[in-house]
Amino acid sequence: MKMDYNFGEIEPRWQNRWREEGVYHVKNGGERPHYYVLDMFPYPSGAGLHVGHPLGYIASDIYARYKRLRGYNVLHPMGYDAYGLPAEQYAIQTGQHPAVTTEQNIARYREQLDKIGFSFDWDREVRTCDPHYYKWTQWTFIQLFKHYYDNVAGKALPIADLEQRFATKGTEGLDAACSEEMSFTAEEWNRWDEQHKQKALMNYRLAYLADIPVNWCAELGTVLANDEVVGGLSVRGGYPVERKLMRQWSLRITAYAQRLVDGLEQVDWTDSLKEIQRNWIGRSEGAAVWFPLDVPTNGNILPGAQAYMSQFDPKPVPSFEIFTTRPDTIFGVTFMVLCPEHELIGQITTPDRKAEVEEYVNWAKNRSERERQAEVKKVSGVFTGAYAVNPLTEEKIPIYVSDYVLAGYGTGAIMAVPAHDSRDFAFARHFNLPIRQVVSLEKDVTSDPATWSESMDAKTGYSVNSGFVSGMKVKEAMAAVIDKIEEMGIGHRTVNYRLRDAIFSRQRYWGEPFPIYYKDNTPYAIPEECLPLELPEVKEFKPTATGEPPLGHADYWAWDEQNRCVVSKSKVDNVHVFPLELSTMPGFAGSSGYYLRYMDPHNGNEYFSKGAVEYWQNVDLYVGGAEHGTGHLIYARFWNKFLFDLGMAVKEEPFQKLINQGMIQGRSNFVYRSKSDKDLFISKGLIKNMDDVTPIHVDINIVDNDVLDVDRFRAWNPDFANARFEMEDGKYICGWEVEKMSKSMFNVQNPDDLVARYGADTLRLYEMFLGPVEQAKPWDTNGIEGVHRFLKKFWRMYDGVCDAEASKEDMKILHHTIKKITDDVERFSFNTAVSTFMICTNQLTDSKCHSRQVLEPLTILLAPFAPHIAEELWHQMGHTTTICDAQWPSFDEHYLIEDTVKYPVQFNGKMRFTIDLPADADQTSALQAIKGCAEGQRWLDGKEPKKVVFVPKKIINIVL
RNA sequence: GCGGAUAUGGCGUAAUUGGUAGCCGCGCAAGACUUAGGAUCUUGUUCCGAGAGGAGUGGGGGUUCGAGCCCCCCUAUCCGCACCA
Repeated sequence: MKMDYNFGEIEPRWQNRWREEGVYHVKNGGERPHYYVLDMFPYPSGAGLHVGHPLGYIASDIYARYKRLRGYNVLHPMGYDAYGLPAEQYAIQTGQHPAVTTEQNIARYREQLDKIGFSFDWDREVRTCDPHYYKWTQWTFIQLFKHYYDNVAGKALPIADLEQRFATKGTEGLDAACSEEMSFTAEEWNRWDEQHKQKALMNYRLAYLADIPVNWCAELGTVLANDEVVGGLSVRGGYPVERKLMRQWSLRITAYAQRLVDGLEQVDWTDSLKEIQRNWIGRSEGAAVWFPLDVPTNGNILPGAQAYMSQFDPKPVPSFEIFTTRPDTIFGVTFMVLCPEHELIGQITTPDRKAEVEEYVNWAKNRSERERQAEVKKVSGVFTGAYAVNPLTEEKIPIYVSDYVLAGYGTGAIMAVPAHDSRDFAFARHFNLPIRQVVSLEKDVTSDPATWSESMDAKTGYSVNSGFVSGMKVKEAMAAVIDKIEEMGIGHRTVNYRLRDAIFSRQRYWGEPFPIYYKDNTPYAIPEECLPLELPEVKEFKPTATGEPPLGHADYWAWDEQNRCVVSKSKVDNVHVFPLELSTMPGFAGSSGYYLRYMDPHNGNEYFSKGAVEYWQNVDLYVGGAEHGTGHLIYARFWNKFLFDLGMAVKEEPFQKLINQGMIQGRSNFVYRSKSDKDLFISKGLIKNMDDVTPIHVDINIVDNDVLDVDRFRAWNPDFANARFEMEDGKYICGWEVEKMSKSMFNVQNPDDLVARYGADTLRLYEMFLGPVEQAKPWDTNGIEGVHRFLKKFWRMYDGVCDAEASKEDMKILHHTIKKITDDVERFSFNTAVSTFMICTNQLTDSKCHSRQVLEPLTILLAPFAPHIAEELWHQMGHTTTICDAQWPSFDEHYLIEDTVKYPVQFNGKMRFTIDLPADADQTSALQAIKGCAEGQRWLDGKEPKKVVFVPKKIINIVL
């Protein structure tokens, strides 16, 4: 009789041995096919891991181990996203250096991770705050700074090329991503001084410095990216955020908008996540149209628009550009709206309206983001007194200002079609402006818009009252109107994106320093050979008295251009020594390219070698939370596309397949204290009226299967020392609710406790058993006993291992299990895989002696899921090499064929069957099989089938 | 408002992808072995009904010999975006 399943002894023993023997170290290259399994690396917070964190890691570990058993060379690394706000906030409060707390937290994370038995190659660990790592973050930033996006080439090109182009041709023929359209000749360019040239180049750089409206969070003392702000509040901390114009570094991610949309076609992600990204990028097709102003010039009213516009280039005419996705509705325009920030407002407002307009613009500009968003439904605006001319109808239409038109999208000006846009409709109703129907669901059928309760926004139906497009379908009308506009030279087809450039400066300490210094207020990159530019020490982590970012406190923070090194700030003379940039990079900087660094993590000369990236290509499987859908996952794709343009990355998309593990919520337990007697606690089932009791959160660690450990409860909190209980059946039953997992609700489940109690293998299996990996679910420890019992049962099965040949029954069970587990793992259905193991052991344990022929393959199947127990049993069966080097068993179809016909159904003289057949069965052999089976059941009764409808793997519809 | 997803026993879930709904586990009930058990094992457990039997996958319709699965319309919950023209 062998020992009991002693996981407490087995697991550390194997973990040590795996580490000592370097079992999980991966080499680049070799004969075996490659596979890259990646987890989103964690931010090491002070709270340590809770059971939600390892969920994705366990899933990816299972897949990585599976792929390895399948003969792949698997890259499965782990590291830390170590820069971030919490460590810095903690530093401001305590003075503790963020590097120190980060180091401690990492040590704690590592300890917790190690206990779970992952197959990470820790030799490849990266940390974003490590100078050897952020050197390459800074390097990439410099490349972004030194490149521009050429729309003709469809890729990033060196800014030096652009300089050369400007010197020879000026901006002629240039189509590049930029902040604003520029137009100058070669002569002009060559006349300009250095500063002027630099200013022009800045307009095109992929990393650029500009005054832009940013999300300023006063409480955090920093700006935030759009994805870091939700509903006018910061994601971290929930502090109010305001719009503010600031000089900031940005990444011109908008240049890649179309490629970011297109790339989604090539990747294997869930539709919902692709949709989230598409929405975030917000591509919309439409038209840009110039509307001439109807203003007195030299005492005359402008002539009719059509005649006027056809004679001239649109720009010299007093006119303004709008963007619309509904060019077909241009005949329904009854007013125009400008955003309050529009530059034209000052020029066009008539003297009698001036005061009112100014008042409105001021009011609108000073509103906070939050106020504006909260009052979206409120209509506000003001008439400028000016008119525009509809270029197609030559009608005179009033121009309004309203904050429902946003400065940051399109051109900040719209043509309002109240009949077919709900916002224009609300505005028109509020100001009593005319509404004209130009689209109808049925041809030539119209109704009076005055009777409408809402606008007709759908892009379906037919154009009406619309001149030359009347009677056309909406889609046709759109094309026809754009054609006409282009022909008239007053507009063109265009595409707009909701995506904004990514603001890249943070007024914080704990982040990557920009490798940038300022000469004459113009930024220059420090030479690449001088990287990394290390984060300096500071006396304080707060902003300086003058409002500079924390790096303003650093003494040793100036750039000596000649000696190419960092020197004391006191030496700044703006001749040879210049001030360095004071802000740092945001969290997504370090996490945007880390997957590439894992391929070649110790390379001191380059980001990663060509050989390494050509070997690994890109991430085959990426596992992580969907909350990164509009942040990290967009930035990383952009980063990778840029490196692809530089010829460094070899695949345009970084993450081929992506699995979003669901969020684990907490399952809180409650005790119910009587309102009349503060020491009396009533078991849940005995409560007559919930109003008589106060529910109190109770630590889930002193509750088991909703049964309270009353002694530990009394000891838990001095307030409850004298607690008395009204029990049911001798137990105190707690209530429960699903809430966020948090310390304050006492519902945090620490994986260490579970490992100590049940072992890592049980924890791994149970986390998978809980439900589909992708699904959000509350953590519930009830039920962990079930999988633990399974492992004990599995262990016991090896008591009777023998060399005899397995029975046919056992072989059938084995091969069914191999097939099912293989299928389940391939489709990431780990919960059903665990069930399959349980079914298998339930069926096998009936026999007294288990053949090695069955147990060996079974052990290998279990190895990815429960590596410690599998390894132990593997060695007990006499193997001397690690089970990681075993070969995944394949199944024999011979054992899988069902020899019974299922579900015969009779109707109208036909008989329908379903039968399981081998995959390669053809119609003849299938017919043979079905006849054989059916005869046994006497369903065919000796008759020949007249017609058989054959479906591979099944036969249906046999006509007698 | 727009977009996406989900809905199955007391609970977590499963269903060979259109073929006997409820696998596996928890919980519960009964029993066995035990000085004892929060150990182990056996049996039962969708609901109603004593039973025969009937009902049943959020609700309503449809396609089909056959629907948890496909189509249409509701309802509820969760998530993402939100005055994006």
